[in-house]
Amino acid sequence: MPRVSKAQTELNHRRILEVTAARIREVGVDKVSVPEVMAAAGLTHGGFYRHFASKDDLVARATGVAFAQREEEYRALVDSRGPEPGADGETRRQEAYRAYLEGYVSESHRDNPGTGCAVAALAFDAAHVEQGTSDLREAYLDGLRGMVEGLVSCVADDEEAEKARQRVLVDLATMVGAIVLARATAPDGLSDEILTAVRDSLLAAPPAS
Amino acid sequence: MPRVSKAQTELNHRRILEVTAARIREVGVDKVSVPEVMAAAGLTHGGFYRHFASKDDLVARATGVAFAQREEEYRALVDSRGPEPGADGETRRQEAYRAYLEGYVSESHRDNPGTGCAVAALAFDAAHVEQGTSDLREAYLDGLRGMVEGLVSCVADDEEAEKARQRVLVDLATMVGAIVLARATAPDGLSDEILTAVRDSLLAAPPAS
DNA sequence: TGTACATCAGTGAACGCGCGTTCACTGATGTAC
DNA sequence: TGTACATCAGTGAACGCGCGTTCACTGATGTAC
Repeated sequence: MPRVSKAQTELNHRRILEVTAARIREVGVDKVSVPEVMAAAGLTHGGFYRHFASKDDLVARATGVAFAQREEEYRALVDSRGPEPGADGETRRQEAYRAYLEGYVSESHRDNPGTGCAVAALAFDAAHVEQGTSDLREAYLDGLRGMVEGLVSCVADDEEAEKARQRVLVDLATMVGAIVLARATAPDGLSDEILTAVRDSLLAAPPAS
Repeated sequence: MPRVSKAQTELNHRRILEVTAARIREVGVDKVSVPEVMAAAGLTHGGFYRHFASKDDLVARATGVAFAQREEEYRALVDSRGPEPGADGETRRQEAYRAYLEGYVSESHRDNPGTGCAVAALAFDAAHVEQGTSDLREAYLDGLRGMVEGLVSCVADDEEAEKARQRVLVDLATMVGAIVLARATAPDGLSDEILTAVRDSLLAAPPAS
């Protein structure tokens, strides 16, 4: 059934991207193949190059999609904290920050990398890709920068911006390290132990020191 | 030149393991090939299966070698703090702990994964390997457990063991997260920024709270 | 100690496989009139 | 609105490649006497 409608074409395009965005977070870039994602999107592999210039191109764009999905979830989390209540807006943002940390360093996030944070899931692929060959690095950096900025805007802005940024970078390293280690050790008991220790430590810290 | 001496055989065996231990930390398990490591060890690929049952077998053993190398370095670091000075032994251990953190969260460690920590370098490979197929997971868990125990024995043992262990797990997550993120973002300025923020934070914390 | 010979570490060609990518082809879609 | 036709999304066979692995072969090593 060749030559589908424009609407169907765009739907297929999005499906390929979404399938890839999930799979690369689940098993890594190298273990995801073009035939696999095309089949998962209900297509054969031959038509792939009508959508993307190469596998590297697909992976870079799918990385962008993965970051966008997470950002959307994050905004929903902030909004679910209720409407901006004037002077209490600051507290609300801090609560969202703590709720985000708690959800991040969780068994659920560990066990569902396909819908999880791309910063944690794609860090090794971003590091190992040879420079110049792929745009994955660039997409990863953009996504990470956006995430840092989003978190910085949540920790109290009455302290100096520089301090807030440092706090976010340290928290982020701790969260990412916890998820990476928890995934590497699951289903051993050490995996849960790491998550519990890190969660307790992050939530015990003052919301904005 | 077939049939080399027993001594040469053992030397070749060690060389294959050491080359692999470095390469899997540098580029990841999937990007290291049997022909590549055999050539790097000065051999052709055909003789590989006289040394190892499979690539998975090699990778699992090389992981053990990588952990052993790091443990040796770590012991040397502790010893370089001078001889056990009676009542000051505790302080000495704490100093070694802090020195270890400082060396871990460094530009040098980030830029030299081949001689660096296997916990950080192999976390994704350990997570993505399918269970039952490989012993990499097991080797990784063993190595990580040994590292945790080593670090726990360095933080003050006058506090409860459970608290010390939690402290070590959180510090470890932070260190690993910092290196993983720094490698994913290098050579961008954000990479140095992450290392600096995490190093400052870890070293500012009380040596044993 | 010296000789005869079995062992087996290493060689290099070959295998089957799945990968990323290419291409001639198809036929419904979308457009021009 | 209806017809004629060019476009191009999708198909499926095919390509070259490097991978992990196998195997017949080699000949110095190590051993048995």
